[in-house]
Amino acid sequence: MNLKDLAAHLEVAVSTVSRVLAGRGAEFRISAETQRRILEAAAEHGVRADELGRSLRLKITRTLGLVVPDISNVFFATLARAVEHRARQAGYLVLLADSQENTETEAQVVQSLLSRRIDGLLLAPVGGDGRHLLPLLSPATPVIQMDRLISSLNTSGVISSNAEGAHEAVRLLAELGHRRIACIQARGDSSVIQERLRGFREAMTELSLDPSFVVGDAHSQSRAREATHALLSGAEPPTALLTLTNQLALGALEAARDLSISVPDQLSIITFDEQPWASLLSPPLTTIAQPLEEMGALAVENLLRLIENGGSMTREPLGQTLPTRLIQRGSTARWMS
Amino acid sequence: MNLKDLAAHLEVAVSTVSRVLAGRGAEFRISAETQRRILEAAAEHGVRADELGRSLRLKITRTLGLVVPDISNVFFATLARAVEHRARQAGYLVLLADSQENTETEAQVVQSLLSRRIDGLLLAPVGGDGRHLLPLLSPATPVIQMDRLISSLNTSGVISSNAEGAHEAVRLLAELGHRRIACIQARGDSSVIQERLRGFREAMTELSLDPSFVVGDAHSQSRAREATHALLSGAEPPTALLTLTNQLALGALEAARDLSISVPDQLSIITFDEQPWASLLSPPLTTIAQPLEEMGALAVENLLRLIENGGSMTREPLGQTLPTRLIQRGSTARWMS
DNA sequence: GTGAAAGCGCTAACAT
DNA sequence: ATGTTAGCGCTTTCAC
Repeated sequence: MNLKDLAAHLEVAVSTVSRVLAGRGAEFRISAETQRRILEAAAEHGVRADELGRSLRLKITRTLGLVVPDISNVFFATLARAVEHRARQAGYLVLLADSQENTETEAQVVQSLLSRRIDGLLLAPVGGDGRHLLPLLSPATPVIQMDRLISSLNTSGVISSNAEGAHEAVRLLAELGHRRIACIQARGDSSVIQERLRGFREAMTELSLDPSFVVGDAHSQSRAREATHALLSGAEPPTALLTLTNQLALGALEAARDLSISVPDQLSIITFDEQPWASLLSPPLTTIAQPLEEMGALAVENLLRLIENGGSMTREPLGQTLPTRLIQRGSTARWMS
Repeated sequence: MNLKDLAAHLEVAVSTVSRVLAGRGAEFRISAETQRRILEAAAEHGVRADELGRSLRLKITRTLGLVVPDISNVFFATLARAVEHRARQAGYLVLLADSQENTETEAQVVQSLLSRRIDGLLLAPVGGDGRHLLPLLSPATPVIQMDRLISSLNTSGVISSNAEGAHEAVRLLAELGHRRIACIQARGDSSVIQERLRGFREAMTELSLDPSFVVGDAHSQSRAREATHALLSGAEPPTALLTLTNQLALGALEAARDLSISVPDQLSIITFDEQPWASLLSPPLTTIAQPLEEMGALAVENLLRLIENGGSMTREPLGQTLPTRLIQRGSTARWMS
């Protein structure tokens, strides 16, 4: 049953029903009696204005698109929860798409979402140079990037302070007395890794330590294990490690176990990415946590503002950065030289 | 730019453009030349039939609703990924809603999704008796439940073999020589917990062991820790535990650590719910894994079949059950009495 | 082979 | 204080 049927049933005009159900009865001076009849009948039959017709007419869908590289990853799942909650609070629903860490899929789902006329897009991009997305996104399309940032897309974004997080980690290790601090990195193509690496190098330089003490080249746990293994069996092994992602940390932990190197007595480890199980490992991991809740909520808020402004970016900063938080646990300890 | 604009631009009728873009040019005997012109111009301007107008006209949205209690939970996040992939394969997008383990929110989001005219609903219900959902779901609404099952909703569902999983776990422990096997449960209101409990009791009875060796009353890790603590410090402590959820397992592990009881030497532990970090704990956890990928894909397939049949359930079984898998790791060992 | 027109459900502009 | 009508973008029936 829709507004038209209800109107026929009550022998009033559809427009009257529409106005009353939109809560604008007073505004149009609909008589109290008519309002009551309409409201009652609507409640009785469970009638609500159909969003589809409404969307077509108003040219808004009250729907946001959310594209993440892997929704089964706790990081993005938590981000998605924050996004969904904040969006629903504002009366929006979320169309979810998983790009499977694949730029082609990403382009495809973005196009699907756009042809559904989403009001705005929240994108945690896979990476790359953005050439696959540029032709799809008109400058008028409201888009906010999250976590990673592709500058060529020329949209604003919400990220966390990756460089500063690395800074803080190095500072902590130095305060604990460490001098030989190594960094286990992944491939350097994403803005996230690049920023973390930059932070590491800067901090090391500031402390007059060796900023080139960086190994690793892949995202995988097994490669991190190999790289760390080589590092620790070398001539002058580090006394502390900063791993740039959680998977790398696990690889590093494995390598330490392989070589019977005790953490944190013989080796301190700090890693990016807080995970629910970080505190359950032995030793519990010291991590650099990202403010996922705030990131998601803020991204939605920025996007809604963009939508209200008709999609036009009003020369805002090209990336709002939220602070990371260092969570000190058992994998870091003072170094007695 | 839409079909109408394109038609005007090419000086043909909208209907012609619609037919060609729908790939039905041949069917309507549109001349090769006209087809070529339309296709070319469409590609050039990136024109695709707008889904909104299409949906209104065809009364289908090619959109499925997915409602889960907590998308940040790895379990549901993995399920969501499977659902999204399978749905997109079939040309559907997914509207995601998080019910926050709250029946009121659940009812609200289901209504929102329905007013968006989703073609079908995938629901991992919060629980309860379903009274909050019944008035919203007409018998014609295609719905498939996942993971948990509320029978009053009278829809079919895809779940995993919770009772059989518990059976298998008990059997393994018995084979390892355990006789005093305890079960750490949560609140018993969800079908999932009830089934697992039933499996435990049946298996214990079959083996002539004590089926009433069950403790615990809450979902939380801390309560499980307390319950296990009491259990292990008691007069006749168990030599093996079956915990019904992962959080309970973590609490149990904590309790064992508190009391310096070595796992698995002095206590074996098996738990429901495989998690990505299960193998990284020390000892690595023996788990009962649920086939999340299959569950998600199968739920989508069932839902699509329901949609094709116009929503009418053709007297199918009220619950398709997928087998769980026991993953044996280091937390279980032979008991030397 | 192609076009014109109706109608999906809604809201807003324009009548009364 | 309420009704009539146009039109959002599409597909399909009917027409030629």
